[in-house]
Amino acid sequence: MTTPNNTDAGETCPAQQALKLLSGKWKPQILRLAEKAPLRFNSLLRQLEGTNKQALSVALREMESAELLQKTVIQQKPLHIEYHLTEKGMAMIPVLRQLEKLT
Amino acid sequence: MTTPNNTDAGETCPAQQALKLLSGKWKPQILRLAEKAPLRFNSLLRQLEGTNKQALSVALREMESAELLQKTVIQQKPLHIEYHLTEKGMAMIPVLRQLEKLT
DNA sequence: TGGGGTAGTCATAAAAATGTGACTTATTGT
DNA sequence: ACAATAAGTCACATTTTTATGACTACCCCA
Repeated sequence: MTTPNNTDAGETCPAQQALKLLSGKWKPQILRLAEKAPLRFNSLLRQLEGTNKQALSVALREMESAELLQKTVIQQKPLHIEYHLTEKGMAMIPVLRQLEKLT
Repeated sequence: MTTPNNTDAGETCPAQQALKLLSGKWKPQILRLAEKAPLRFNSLLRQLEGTNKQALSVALREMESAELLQKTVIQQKPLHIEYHLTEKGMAMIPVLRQLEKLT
């Protein structure tokens, strides 16, 4: 008996892409914070201790282009930027919750 | 108006740990294959194209110590090793499925 | 006019994840 | 006895991620 060489082989797992959207040191945390309120750059920088501009910048940019977050310039009083969850971003939340259960 | 400095700050997100269990190039695929049948090392090596012994060895070891897989020596005819899903591993499957939906 | 806030970029460095290829140990089929 | 299969390990190279610190540009307030 040699090892059976299954034929249904190596297509990449479809969950893998979605998993990438959540990969990285800060993304899950950012998502959870975004659930509660729109995010602002410097605020995040203070909230997530141990992070830095670069890390955040990268995470936010990636999450934006993954359509988890929407970036908006707020044309008001103290002109600033807000990131808020998209539909897709919100859809991620229950998945995170499920994951929490099986820690 | 300065950025509000929310106080509920930087505890790490609880989903993050579970996310780590699935992180890595091969783990999701391994999990899906494990769902169908018990796994064998050399078989995986052939099924997952693009992989290598090292990668697989690391992935399997980590998944074993994360208690997603159980390693067993099969004391039979052609003496070999099988990895099969644990309860916890099985619990991961529905999460993967959910993730797939929002790709 | 100067200091502080907001939102970044850039070059670089350090650390972690992945890949390559040679080598090992034990078992089995011929 | 010999070659092949199974399941790895080990040293090393390459790639990807993450961190550091300096710097930019704009607005706002006194």
